[in-house]
Amino acid sequence: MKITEASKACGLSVYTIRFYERSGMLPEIDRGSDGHRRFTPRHVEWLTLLYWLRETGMSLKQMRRFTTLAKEDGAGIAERRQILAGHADTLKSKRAMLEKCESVLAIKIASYGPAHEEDAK
Amino acid sequence: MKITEASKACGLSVYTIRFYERSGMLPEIDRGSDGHRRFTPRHVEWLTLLYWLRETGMSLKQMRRFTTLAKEDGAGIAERRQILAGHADTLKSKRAMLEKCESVLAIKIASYGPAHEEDAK
DNA sequence: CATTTGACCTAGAGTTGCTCTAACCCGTTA
DNA sequence: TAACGGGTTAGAGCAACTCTAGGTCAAATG
Repeated sequence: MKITEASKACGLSVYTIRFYERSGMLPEIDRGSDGHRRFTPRHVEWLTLLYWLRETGMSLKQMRRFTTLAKEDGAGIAERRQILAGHADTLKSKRAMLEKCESVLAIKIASYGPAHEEDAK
Repeated sequence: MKITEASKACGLSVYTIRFYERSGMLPEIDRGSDGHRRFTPRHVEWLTLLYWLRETGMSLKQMRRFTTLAKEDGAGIAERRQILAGHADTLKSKRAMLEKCESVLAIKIASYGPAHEEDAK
């Protein structure tokens, strides 16, 4: 699979995938005889996880650490679990933040007085 | 009130407050005879709203637009309401994203096998 | 009275995490 | 044959901070 297809499959832009590779956040990617990257389903699975992690605010630094552990394989499982569990915790507080903000917005919107039908058109 | 106090009250760093002022996202801020900014409770209220908007991912561009409308006052209410309502909508989908990611993480963590007591220490 | 401390000021450099451009290569297709 | 549609790299540009350097001033301290 080439980069465009991988991009569509994982949700990251081709720019971002190349950037992540340069930044050492991806496992080895083989090249075809044409010099183009060849992505396996395992790569796509990895990219998809990274997509979720970045989309929900994990830093590149942490993602790099996570990838490094995966490369070492075996020994790093405990720390990888810890990174993901820690991130899951931050997601909980992010969700609370969003809820809080939604209520702040609701109050603010209400403070503008009742909506006029005309405004919505 | 000076900048440090305002910063503590609204949640934005003093750097960010100054940056927001330079970027035209704040109403006029008066200066004391010492040249230092003087923040009123209204400023703090405004900064706090901006804090929530940025913390939940609104772009500076949109925040600038929002501030511009507030400066004009009166006529802009409809569009301001629309901006906030639109943002409230994006928060809903963000919240759905987080939930989705939380379940992705739970599956991934489970795939590492049962946690060892030793790992948690 | 002199100086040092601390809070503020500005301009501008540095950082993170992309995002895009320029210039190039290579295989197919008209 | 040349031009099109992918891919490649290096590096510039951008958003949104974040911090540093060098300065002012007011109050506290030696």
